[in-house]
Amino acid sequence: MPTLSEVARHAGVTPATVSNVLRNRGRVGATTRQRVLDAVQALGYRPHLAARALAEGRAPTLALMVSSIANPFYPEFALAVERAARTSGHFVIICNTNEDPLSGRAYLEQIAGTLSEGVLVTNANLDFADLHTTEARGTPVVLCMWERPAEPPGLPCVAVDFRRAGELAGLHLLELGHRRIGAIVGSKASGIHAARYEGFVDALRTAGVPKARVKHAADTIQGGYAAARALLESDPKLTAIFATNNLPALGAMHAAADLGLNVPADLSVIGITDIQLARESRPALTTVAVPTVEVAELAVTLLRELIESSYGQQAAGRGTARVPMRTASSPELVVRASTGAPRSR
Amino acid sequence: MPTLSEVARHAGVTPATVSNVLRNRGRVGATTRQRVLDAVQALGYRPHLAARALAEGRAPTLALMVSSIANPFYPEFALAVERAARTSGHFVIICNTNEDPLSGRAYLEQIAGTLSEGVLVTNANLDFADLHTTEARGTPVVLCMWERPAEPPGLPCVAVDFRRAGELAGLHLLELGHRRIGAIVGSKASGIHAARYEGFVDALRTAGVPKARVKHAADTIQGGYAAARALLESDPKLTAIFATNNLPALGAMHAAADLGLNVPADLSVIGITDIQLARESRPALTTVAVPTVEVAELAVTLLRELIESSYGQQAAGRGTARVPMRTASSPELVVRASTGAPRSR
DNA sequence: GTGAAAGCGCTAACAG
DNA sequence: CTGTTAGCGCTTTCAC
Repeated sequence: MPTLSEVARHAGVTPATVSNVLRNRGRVGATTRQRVLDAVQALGYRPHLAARALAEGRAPTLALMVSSIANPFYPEFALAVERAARTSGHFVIICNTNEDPLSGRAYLEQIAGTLSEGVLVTNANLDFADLHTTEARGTPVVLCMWERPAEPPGLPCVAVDFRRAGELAGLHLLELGHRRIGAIVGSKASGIHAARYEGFVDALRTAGVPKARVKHAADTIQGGYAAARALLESDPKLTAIFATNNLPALGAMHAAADLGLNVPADLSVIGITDIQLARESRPALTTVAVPTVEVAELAVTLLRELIESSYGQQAAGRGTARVPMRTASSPELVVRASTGAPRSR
Repeated sequence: MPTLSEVARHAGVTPATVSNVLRNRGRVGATTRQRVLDAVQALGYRPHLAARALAEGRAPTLALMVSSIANPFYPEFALAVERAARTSGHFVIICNTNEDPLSGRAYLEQIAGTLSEGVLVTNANLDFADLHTTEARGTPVVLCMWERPAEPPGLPCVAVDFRRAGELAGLHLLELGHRRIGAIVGSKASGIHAARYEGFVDALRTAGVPKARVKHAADTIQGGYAAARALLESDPKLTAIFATNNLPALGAMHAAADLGLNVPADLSVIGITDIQLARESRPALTTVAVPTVEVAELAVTLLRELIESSYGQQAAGRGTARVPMRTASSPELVVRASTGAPRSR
């Protein structure tokens, strides 16, 4: 592979000049510039990104921490991030923590600041302390789906109003006339579904509808299946089920089918987030969509800004700076086929 | 961030020595080694990967080219690759071509050899010429799912016997007693489903069963849906449908449902590859699984070997070297609930 | 406008 | 065993 100096030699100039024309830095005469460009063409020169990274003190890559692939939401989000990163000139290294905080830490230890100049975090089951450490070391970190805009975390983030999402789901069910509703809430441990559930509960309370039965479940189809069965067995009169996520909602639909219940005639089902699967299930799942692509874009933009400013002011005024937060636009109800008016029974 | 020389100074040795203990290169006295290790600890030193990449002339990253996310198979495979790469000490940069060869080329232009020392290619709709170019430039390329072991492509690859997969699907249907079978074959353009279909046809022919009706379809649920409807309308007596991929198979199940057909009582459906979706559809899809994880591992291993040898023999004997190919173990039938004996009608 | 020179952080011979 | 000496390929002041 040809190097910068080879190009320089070929063009009869010095490496500095070549570098200048390539990056539109400094002033270069029109004819010299052309000569350099020709040489680049002739030799098929391509800048060595690792070398450039070293010289510039910054690598053109971002690390994206994801927890697993079991939930199709993450790959979908990952691709959205890749697109956003690409338009900002970054490459993305995909770091699968596989739900293991240690694995996540190992990734951060290795590449944060040494191979990637920023870190994006999806719900990756990471140790927050590790994230603070990498931030303290000078590598910006952005959380991608912070669930409660009202309570900023200690790290920069893109917030999504998941409380509102839960509320919208609740309102939809109420409007349809449901009064006896069950709820499937994602695993308590991660606490990530708390806001969604809160919003849902608020909607019911405001409407004066009795609180729903709740069942916690793993964020999987199976988890939702089991939870829905339990819910329906303990209260066969339920006319609707709200799930804080799509996979459990899908599981609930399966459970309904196995119990001989028709969705939505006998049982309405609604979820949150809008993955491809939701569009393609039978019946298609009604859900509250969160603006995934927008979140990815906001996150990448925010990360870039943090990166930029971290190069500017070397840890200046760190203590006083407020932790930045961007809020994505509001979730939106997507009505499909899994919800309808309750059949009187 | 502390540097190697800072560690060296702290430990009262030279950078070279630190480097040696860190990489277990050269001989270092036990006490010196300990002193260095202590300094590393004390300073919280972490090697700068970009700098190392430049010095070594090789980056610890692999590029994974994928075409899209519409088909959940790719993300699933991508994660398998990440796992395999990780155990071989590599990071993976995810390159989404988005079905656009130009986008793929841009990726290759930029990072092949300059930021990543190897390229893994899934069915990414790339221009083969671009791949050959990057290979000629000295960056090894490995194709991840070559479909016909009998006809090596011009590039190193991991082959999967998709012909056999099609055959297994056909045999399964035949064994169940089906004689009137429809086939949904993935888009002709990519030609990627040809082998699967061949195997299927061979199975029928060998059994003396009349050739099936064929319908081409996009590799999506919708595509399969439309194809299945067309198939069933043109021949309502079909008792089974074979699809060369999972998404169309799922679509066929939906079509059956809409036509009032019960799967598998009225219509059996079988697909190829085994994505998560297949396990969770209702009824669960019978399919022929290909060893995804194994393919990922073989691909990474092969790529590593190519990388290693490319550093050894600087383009030596390039012309004569045979293009290496690894073959993954045979596809296997996974019987689930979407296939059964044909109901006599 | 262009060149000279220093250096990013690390590795890799080769000396001692 | 450890230190010296060169770079890897590129960027970036700062002179000229």
